Amino acid sequence: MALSTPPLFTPLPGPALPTPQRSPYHHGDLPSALKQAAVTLIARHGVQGFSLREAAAAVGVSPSAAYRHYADKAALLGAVAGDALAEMAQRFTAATARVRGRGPRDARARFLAQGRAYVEFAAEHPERFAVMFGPFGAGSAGPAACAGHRVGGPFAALSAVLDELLEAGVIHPQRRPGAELLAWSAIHGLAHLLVSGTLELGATPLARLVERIGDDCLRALAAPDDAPREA
Amino acid sequence: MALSTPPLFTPLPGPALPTPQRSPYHHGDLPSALKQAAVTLIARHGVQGFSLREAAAAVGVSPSAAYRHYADKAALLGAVAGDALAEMAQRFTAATARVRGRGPRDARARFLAQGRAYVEFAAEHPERFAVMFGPFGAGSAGPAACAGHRVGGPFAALSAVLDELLEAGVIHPQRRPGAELLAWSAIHGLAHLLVSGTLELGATPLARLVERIGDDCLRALAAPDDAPREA
DNA sequence: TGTACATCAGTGAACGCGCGTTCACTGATGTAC
DNA sequence: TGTACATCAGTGAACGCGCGTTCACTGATGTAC
Repeated sequence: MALSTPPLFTPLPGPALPTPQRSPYHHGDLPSALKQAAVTLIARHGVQGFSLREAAAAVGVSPSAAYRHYADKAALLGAVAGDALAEMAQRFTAATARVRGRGPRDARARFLAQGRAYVEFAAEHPERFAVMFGPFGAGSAGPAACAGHRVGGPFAALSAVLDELLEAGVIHPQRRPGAELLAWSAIHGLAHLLVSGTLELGATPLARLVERIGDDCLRALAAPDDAPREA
Repeated sequence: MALSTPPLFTPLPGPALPTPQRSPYHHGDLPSALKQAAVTLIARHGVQGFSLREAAAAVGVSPSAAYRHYADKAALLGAVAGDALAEMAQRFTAATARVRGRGPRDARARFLAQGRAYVEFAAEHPERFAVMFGPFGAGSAGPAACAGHRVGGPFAALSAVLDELLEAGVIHPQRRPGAELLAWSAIHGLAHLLVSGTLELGATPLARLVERIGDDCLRALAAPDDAPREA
């Protein structure tokens, strides 16, 4: 009886890379295939170690083919950043839409859902999150830097929910102006501390942390400026 | 009369680079000269574009000389990250020490001073801040990741001030556990949004933003868990 | 339905480059006697 | 005070490599007649 012992382990394959299949001369959708490969490779080697050539190879295409669709490497990374921002915005909208009703509890729930969406996106796609805020992200767009976040982006959605909270009486009128700053900073800080590996959640579920921080923000925004601050 | 018009502008020199002076065979302190050059170069081209060779050249030394002091490129960047963390910690201590007294106002002032120190470090040294939280920073140290921040680091100092605030009655006992999370997230988020170019302060002075966010945090921590949250 | 042709999306070889790292070496330094 | 020698901190040439980008090209596609 011929024995062939199957391997007990197959080596870790890592996240699936679009398998290099060169079947058709014309690739179906090379631009997005390249973006997808970029995300996978960045997850693997960091933005540092990302190369256009490797992305092309992963897709099964010659390096120069990429230049048919992107002016250069930076343009590809910019597209990755743009996609990430768009998906984040979409998740924001979806999270908000899922909660109906106009009471204070609903407004609060929508606010927390947004926070969860933000941090969960970061946790699920740390590499895309990093690119978003890296040198090829929104910040590189010059003076109109945060435009991508503002117009129709996460920032706009946050503003809308804060308005609701104001209407619902959850936050105090005096504290509404600039309330975005606190909420965005707190949630973004949590996300970035996690993504950068600086902060580690032990057993605590991520959603719990977000809720805690979100609640804290609302508590801060509920009190008028002169409210007694000392317990 | 011979006219020689002096240039109206001298081109922006950028931050001073340690001038390559090869005078002595033995460099005074090559390790820190390399770190310094690294910081300057990273400020110029980003961590992405940083190379050991260029740092060596900036210091006026052959590329291989660096290997006498650092195992490899990553080790040098790790040293840069470590230095940044150390300086941040030192600034924290200094900021805290500057405020004397044990009343609630003093504790609050110390808390805000720490926040200012954090964000100001980020604003003054965005490249070092980025390296600190980048792939060569604290987060890369594995499971004991945030140890650098905890033991004797900024995190420890923050905890101490929160204890003071508790004692002084500024924050509510119920809300003390885990209060670091809110404060660190909020301040770190502000710092990172600024450094990444996502958020832009208009005319608002940086210190004003920090104070606002710090105050918000304290407001949130002042109320007991069941405090009325709706204004 | 069939052919000519413009357009599009790839190929693959080549370019010059700067990189991280190694190696055998040499100049400077300081210590023992 | 002077010399021998171990140690330290540099040099500089070389390695192999993968990178971004270009170029002249060719195969596939679709449209006009």
